[in-house]
Amino acid sequence: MATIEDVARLAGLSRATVSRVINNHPYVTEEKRKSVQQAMEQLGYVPNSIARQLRTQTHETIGVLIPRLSNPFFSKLVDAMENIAAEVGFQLIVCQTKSQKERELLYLNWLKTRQVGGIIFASTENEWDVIKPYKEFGPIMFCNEYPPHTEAPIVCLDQLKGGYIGTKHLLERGHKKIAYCYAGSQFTNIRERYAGYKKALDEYGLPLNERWMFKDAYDTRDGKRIYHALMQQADRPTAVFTSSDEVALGMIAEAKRNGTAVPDDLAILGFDDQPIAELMDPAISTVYQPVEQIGITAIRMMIRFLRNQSVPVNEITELPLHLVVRHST
Amino acid sequence: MATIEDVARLAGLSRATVSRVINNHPYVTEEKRKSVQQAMEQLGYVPNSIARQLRTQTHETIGVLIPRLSNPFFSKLVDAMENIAAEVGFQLIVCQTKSQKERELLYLNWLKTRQVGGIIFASTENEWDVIKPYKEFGPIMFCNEYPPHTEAPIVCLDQLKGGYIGTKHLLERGHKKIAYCYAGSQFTNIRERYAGYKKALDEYGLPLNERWMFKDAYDTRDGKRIYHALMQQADRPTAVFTSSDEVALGMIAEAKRNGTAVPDDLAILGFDDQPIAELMDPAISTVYQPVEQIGITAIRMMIRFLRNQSVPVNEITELPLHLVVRHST
DNA sequence: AACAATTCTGAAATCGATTTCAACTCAGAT
DNA sequence: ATCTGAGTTGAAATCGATTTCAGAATTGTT
Repeated sequence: MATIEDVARLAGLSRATVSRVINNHPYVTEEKRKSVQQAMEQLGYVPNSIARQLRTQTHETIGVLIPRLSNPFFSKLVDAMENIAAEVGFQLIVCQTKSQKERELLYLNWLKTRQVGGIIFASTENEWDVIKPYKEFGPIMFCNEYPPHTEAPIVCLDQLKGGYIGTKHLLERGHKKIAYCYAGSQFTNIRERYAGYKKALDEYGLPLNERWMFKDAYDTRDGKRIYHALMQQADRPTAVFTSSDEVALGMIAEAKRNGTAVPDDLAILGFDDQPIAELMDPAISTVYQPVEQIGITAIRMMIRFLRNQSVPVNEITELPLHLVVRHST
Repeated sequence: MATIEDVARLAGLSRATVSRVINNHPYVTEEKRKSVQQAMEQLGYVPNSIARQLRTQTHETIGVLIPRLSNPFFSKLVDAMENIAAEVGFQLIVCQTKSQKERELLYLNWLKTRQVGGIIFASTENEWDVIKPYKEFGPIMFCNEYPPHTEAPIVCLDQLKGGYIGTKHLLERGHKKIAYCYAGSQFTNIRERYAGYKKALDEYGLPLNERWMFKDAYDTRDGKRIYHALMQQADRPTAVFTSSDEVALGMIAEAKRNGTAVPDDLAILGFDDQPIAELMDPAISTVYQPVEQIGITAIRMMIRFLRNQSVPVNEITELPLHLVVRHST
């Protein structure tokens, strides 16, 4: 593997001059520039990015913290981020936290060891106070979820509105008993979505029923589980506001299998608007989330921080959601 | 950010001794070891992995080349790989090639720049001759797909068997006109699957009909497209061997929407056995692929190469597939 | 022709670790 | 008392780049 030293020797020049050519510095005569380029070509030389990173104290790797990659919401998010990162030569490192606090901290520590230059939390279980001390080791930002009192850049979705329009839609269809599913995460803007749900109920003068709240709703299996938990109740809801299209999917499949008509016996509202939502029978009504958009916005911001070695400002960027009405409600 | 120098100074010792403590070398008195550990603790010192990588010429980052992360097959694969990598402190870098040759080469170049220590191809468009020259810059291996004449470790699935058992199942159900979908990739073991399909037809003395071959079958949209292409034909197939559960999904959704009964009018076989396959109505018959298994096997092998700085041996590890019969066939 | 300003170049320092090598200490053997 | 060898330590070299600084070459100005 050729080094800058080899190139310098072959071109009969110093390492400094070769470095200047590589980095397009001025003050190199055309003649020597050519000669260096030829030597690089001849040796198949490519600068060693490790050495460069050490010397310049810069970074081109970004850690993205997500619960699991096989969750379509997050794989879509990372997909969008990677496209942008690749355009400018940055690398994305997958960090699956499994929604565990300790694993989040493990990956956060990679900032200290310089294994990543910056970190984007796409989900989080830790409180801000725990994360905050790591700020001095590199840019940290949040995309999608964030703990309360966060002092870091945030790119997120208007979950309050999401909860509100989803619930309102069900109310307008005449439902008065609306169950609500949520993922287990204690913080995050999911609480905002819940606030939107409450707000809509309030407007219709309806009370909140604790027995219709279902937690740990992540995937299709949870959907099935919740379907049964729900049907067992004496005072059954007539509609469910699920936490994701996967949950809605599992629920619908199980409902059909058990002879529960959707939406007549039970209306089911998804969340995300994944391709599959449109393909189900009945097609799933859902709340569209611009996943790619938040991913792109967040990664662009992070790249700007790393490029300029600038300190992140604590601004919050909120993108809108909208309702997609199909046939499951 | 504290460096080894700071620790040495605080402990009143040399950098060498501190390094010995960090790396658990023998020949350090217990007294000094304690004193170094205390200094590290006090300064919150963590070794800089960039500096370490430069000096030791080792790597702990692995690039995984996939077409797209939002394809569930690949997100599941990377998911499994990341779990293992994280256990031993290795980092996984997502490289989405979009099935483009140039992008594969772009990422392959990261071996030269030392942005990754090794590369796992989970899909590939380039011929082996094009990839081969990069072998000298770090371990390269294949997981799932591989070009012909590959001289590198391969972990894959018995696609020949997959094609065979899938087709045979349809034949046994009495189908004589079986369409076949495949992804566009020109090489890869997908050709093996096709060979299995042909083998089964051969055994039943049935000819191959070129008009029933559909390429570029990747996702649900392709499934819809192919459904229509297929129904337009005068001499229509009665069964389809799709290239993935997503394709089968799109096809089934479109069939139902157009009044085609599945499986009575058209039997549809998936591939992968994703969670969704079981949830569809009708539930999708499919060929189960042990995705996690090949991911785990491949990443373990790669970590071994990087740890021992050993040259990969060109062995091929083939894992079995099996049929899952549900209601779409 | 003398001087200043600009352009160009390389030696050496630097980033933060690991590793080599020489030297030094201290038992135990002769 | 001397020698040997194992244990222990630090100075200096090293990995492969970038950057500083000083000096040389060239150009422009009076």
